[in-house]
Amino acid sequence: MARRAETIELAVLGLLHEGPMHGYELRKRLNLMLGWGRVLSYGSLYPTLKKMLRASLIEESLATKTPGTPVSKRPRITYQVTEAGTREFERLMSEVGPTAWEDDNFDIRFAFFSSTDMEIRLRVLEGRRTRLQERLDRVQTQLSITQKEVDRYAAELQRHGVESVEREVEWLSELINAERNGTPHHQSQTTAPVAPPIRPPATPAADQKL
Amino acid sequence: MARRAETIELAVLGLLHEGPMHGYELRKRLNLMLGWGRVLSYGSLYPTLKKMLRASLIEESLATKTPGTPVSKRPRITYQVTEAGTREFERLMSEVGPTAWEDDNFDIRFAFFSSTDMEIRLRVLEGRRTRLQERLDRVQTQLSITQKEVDRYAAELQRHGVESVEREVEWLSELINAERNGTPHHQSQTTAPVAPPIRPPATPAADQKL
DNA sequence: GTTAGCATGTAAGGAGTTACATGATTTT
DNA sequence: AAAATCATGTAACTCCTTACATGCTAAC
Repeated sequence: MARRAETIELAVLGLLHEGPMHGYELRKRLNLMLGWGRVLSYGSLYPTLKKMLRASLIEESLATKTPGTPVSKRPRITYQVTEAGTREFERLMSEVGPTAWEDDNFDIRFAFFSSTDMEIRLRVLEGRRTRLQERLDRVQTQLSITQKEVDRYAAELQRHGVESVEREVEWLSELINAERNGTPHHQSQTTAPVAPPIRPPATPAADQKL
Repeated sequence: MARRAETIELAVLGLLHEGPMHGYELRKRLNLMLGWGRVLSYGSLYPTLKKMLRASLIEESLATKTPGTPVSKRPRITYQVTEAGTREFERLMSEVGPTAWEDDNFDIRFAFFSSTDMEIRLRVLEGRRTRLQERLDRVQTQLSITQKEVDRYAAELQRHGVESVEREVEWLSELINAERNGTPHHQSQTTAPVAPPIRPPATPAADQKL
């Protein structure tokens, strides 16, 4: 993954706006946030924090948590954003352009959407949607020109991929509508509420659902 | 992305089983196959091919395409699998275990499922499903213990993530069923056929669809 | 004749994971 | 008291992307 360093910085700044945190916790929150695929390693997070310290985007304060003990040899370090960090966060969040709607970047930006204007939100959402549609088009045209005997499984993989992206486009469309109407999203479910985390142990009949 | 080198090798071996190809074409096919996210760069593909040549997994043959011209200075190189390559491919494809059902690896393995026994296919599909369910569980439990005031957008992102993974679990379940019944998959559509690639230009009303 | 796409490569560099190393605190 | 988990780091290494460099071939 190319430009993730920037993404991590943005995420750290965003999370620290919720209050001071130390590295370990930061990592957990981060992994919960975008941890659907890879998880962030310490070897990646701590150097980033150091870098951000040097850039004065964040400050550290050694927490003397337990008042009895005389300050441990290995102190917990709590980080907080500086003013410069806040400004940088705002700058990054109001960026519109490819960096905002690429796969990784989009997720993190979306998670902190509350910190931006609707105008920006709409532009990012629409940018993302356009990007996905371009992907769909590219695949569809390439499939139509190639058209050689397709393997069953390869074809099924394609189909599933297209379906997933199409669904994400629909999701974005809903969000865009919600933004325009000022509607808080997903109060009205279109699909049946996905209440109990479906778990077919070995004999799943989960297909008739829809 | 950590172990992609192996993945590329597997993909190359698989694709070359469909017939000889040169690097450029290989790259195009590869990007169409797993190109939903990142695209594979030449700087990654050609060194891999060289490496595979050295390992005798593939062979090159300089195509003297146009019989008139005396062999161009820059010849097209066509690659084909060797016997060793075929064996390696079969070995890799019959691997069951984490490497088989991690995000990247799974896709490529699935695409070449025709080259394996049903037994292996089932094990890989089930392994993948279990992996995804673990992810769901982890997130769900972590959400239940954290339970602090969640931001609207962060929550929506979570919800969407969970929904996507749940849907992939359902997809896998269908495939597993199909394997067990010997049914060719997705002849019977459960959702309406996704015929025209929905494209809401600026005023999308694509929500009422379902 | 010139733009666009086909085709093959290499070198430098960045980004991040793995593995290692250490120690504190909480739970069982 | 052991095991798990919290907590902080570093160094080496791998993988891959970016950018560059070259040249052919088809279309406009």
